[in-house]
Amino acid sequence: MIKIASWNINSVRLRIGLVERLLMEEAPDILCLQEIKTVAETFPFEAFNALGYTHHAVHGQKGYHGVATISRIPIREISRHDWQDNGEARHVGVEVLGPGQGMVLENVYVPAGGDIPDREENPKFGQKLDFLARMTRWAETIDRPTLIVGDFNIAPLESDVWNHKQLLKVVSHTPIEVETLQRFKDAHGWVDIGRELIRAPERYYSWWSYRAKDWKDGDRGRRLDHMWASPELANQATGHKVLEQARDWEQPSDHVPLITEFAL
DNA sequence: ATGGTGGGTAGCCCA
Repeated sequence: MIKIASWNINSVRLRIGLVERLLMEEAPDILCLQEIKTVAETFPFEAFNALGYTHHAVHGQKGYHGVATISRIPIREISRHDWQDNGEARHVGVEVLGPGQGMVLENVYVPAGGDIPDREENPKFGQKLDFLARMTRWAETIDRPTLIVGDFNIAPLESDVWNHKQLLKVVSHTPIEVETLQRFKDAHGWVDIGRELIRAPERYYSWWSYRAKDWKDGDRGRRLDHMWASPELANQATGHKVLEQARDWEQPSDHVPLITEFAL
């Protein structure tokens, strides 16, 4: 069995205590973090080592973005894709060398895309779509069992948002984003593990804005975080959960962790 | 219709 977690932590240095709590309470074998907001030089390796997570692949950036894959079983970094070609740290790929050997684990942080869902008015929105298009071309070439996890910054299904109609023009749930993400899905035949085990139309959110007095009030969440697997790997997924309670931890991230277990 | 909050870093960007 192998247990893999993914979490947009929104500053790993500020929230290292929450990360430690997750590792102690859930004991995943591998943790994929997004938005670490730091470079490797100032990454809190000691905290991870002390808990037995001695294998690291850190693709960091000062102040913004950044991803890290941390493991207690051996991993080997194999790629750092820059799907925007602008130097932002938004991906790291590893292969798993211990139990679960043969699996490739891709950790990605898709650009949020700004506020206006229009390429002309808002270049960031175009960059988000272009990032996904390049990721799609990459996905066509995958020839090994792969799990891609992270903050995709898109909630594709109606039941992935608190109000479908109200969010149709809100970046993260616009039809053009959903279609672009669908093309990525079709390029490899990805299986959406979260939705295999928490089937639509059941409510499923992984993010709640900071801009609310009480995040529970109205439950205005969105499913921005995902774990998608190659078909043969998806067949071996035995459990999946969303740690909603982490949104209530002291000084929380606006995202909560996702965890999937595989019988490997 | 609007602005609301949070993190990082150094006078704003990004989410």
